[in-house]
This record gives sequence, C-alpha cells and structure tokens, in this order.
Amino acid sequence: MPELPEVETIKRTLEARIKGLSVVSAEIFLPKLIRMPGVEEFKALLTGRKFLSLERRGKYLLLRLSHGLVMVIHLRMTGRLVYLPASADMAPHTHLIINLDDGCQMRYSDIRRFGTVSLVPASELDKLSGLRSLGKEPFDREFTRGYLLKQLHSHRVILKTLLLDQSFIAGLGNIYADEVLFRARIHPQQRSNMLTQRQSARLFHAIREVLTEGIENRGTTLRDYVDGEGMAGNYQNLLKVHNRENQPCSVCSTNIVRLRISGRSTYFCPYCQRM
DNA sequence: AAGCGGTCCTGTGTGC
DNA sequence: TGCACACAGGACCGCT
Repeated sequence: MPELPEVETIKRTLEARIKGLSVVSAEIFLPKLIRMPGVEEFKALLTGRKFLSLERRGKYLLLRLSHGLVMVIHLRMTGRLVYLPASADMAPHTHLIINLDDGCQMRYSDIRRFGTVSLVPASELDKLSGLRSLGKEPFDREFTRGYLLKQLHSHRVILKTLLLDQSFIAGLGNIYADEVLFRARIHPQQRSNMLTQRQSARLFHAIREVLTEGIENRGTTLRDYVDGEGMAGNYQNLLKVHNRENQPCSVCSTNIVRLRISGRSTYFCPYCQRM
C-alpha cells in the first residue's frame, strides 16, 4: 500500500530515470484506469510531451510535462509504476505502457485495479477532487505543533481514523498511522479532542520521525510495493507494531494487539499505548 | 454534518 | 486435495 514514504521513493527513483525524456506513444489496456480525459485524448495529449519534473503530494504522484500538462497518478493498493527496458518481461496486470524516446518504457501495473491516472493542464489540477481536498503535508513549514493541536481539538474523532483522513493530513496510510501512534505512545482509539498538549507534541514529532525513517529505508514492502526501478523497500523489517499481532512489543514485551477501527486492522501495544 | 458502511478488485490464506 | 469464502484496504459515495 504505497503511502507517503513509498510514493516519495518512487518519485525520486523515477525522476532520475525519466526526467528529460519524451513520450513516443502510450498503450492503454484498462480504459477505466484513465480518469481524465478520455483514453484517445489521453494518448494524443501525451504523445510528444517531455517529462520536466516529478512531485509528490500526499500519496499522489505528479509528473510535470511540457506544454503545462501534469500526469497525476494514485497507486491506491497495488499499483506499481516502473521504468524498464522495452525488452523486459511484461508483468501480469500491466494496464498502461508509456514508450519513451530512450527506448525504455514506463509501465503501470495494478493487480486490484484501484489506481487512477489523469492528464490535465496544471491550471486544472483542482478538478481532481482527492488532490484538491488534501490536508497539509507533514513536512510543510505550515505543519507545526500548534497547527496540529488546533486541528486535533477541532475534531472529536477516534485518532486512528483521523490520521487516515487525507483531508486532515496528507500521506499517512494504515501502516504508518499504526507506527506513528506507537512512537507517540497514544492509544489508537483516543478521541482527538481529548489529547493533551504533550501528547499532541509527541504525535507531531512521531509523524515526522516515522515518515523520515520510512523514506530513509525506501518504503515498506509487505507484499506488492516496489520503487520506480522495481526494488522492494526495507522498512517492513523495522515495523514495531503493524502486522505484528501476538508478537512481543520491542519496548515492554507485551503482546501486540490487533483491533478493527473503521474497517481497518489496527495494531498497537496495549501497555505502551494505554489510554 | 460527522461518521459509518458499501463499493471497487484480485490474490492469498484458512477451514472444512 | 479441492473448493468456498473471508479478508486485505484507499478513496469515494450515499445514507443517517
């Protein structure tokens, strides 16, 4: 499940490969993948354009092209975006191939077909509702301890649910939300408006530290994730609670517990993260 | 009006 | 051994 560290790693690895390359042609095998515009228009618009730079916003990848166009990709659960020689074996579930002018390809594959790709003028990025409603970036200067505390106290939602809300904060998913709460020593079912200033400060630092470590370790590969060069991440070896039900806590040896919170598995240490 | 549950999807793991 | 089915979850939509 690509979250902020995974998308950031894809951004960095892919940018090193495709920056400055132009699109020779595009092949689409799953029409519904292309959210905007239509499939034929997508191909026509894309052909001949040059990749200028890549950006990440939350879990969205933004590929800036010549003529003011932006390709916006969301990988959702199992999407992969990989740069490969045209001769490389075709992965199953490859839905989009972009032929590049160095003879290589950028391929999008997605087992569960949840991902989306759009191609819009930069001036129309606001038409993409998910992107438009994203909350602050965790590494933005405007994301401060004071801001977080104010936001927490303006909601009274269960904290885990709030951390997964992309309009609250951009980029956290199920894995990193669990790790952040463990680092901050806060129970995932704590109500956001009940957090103390001290807890909020711990949460603030935990968000930045966990995401930084995730990026430094090139993301988490539990199953499907690979970067723009097809390489798995390493952070799965450093997870403290996520996916570790009934294993001893690394701090206190209490067994990690799994709960269901708003339909998502949530892992935490009942001793370190008591209410 | 915030918050919950259903939906989209397919591969994997479990139980009989 | 083979089958059936629950489960995994990010974002979005509709309902309350």
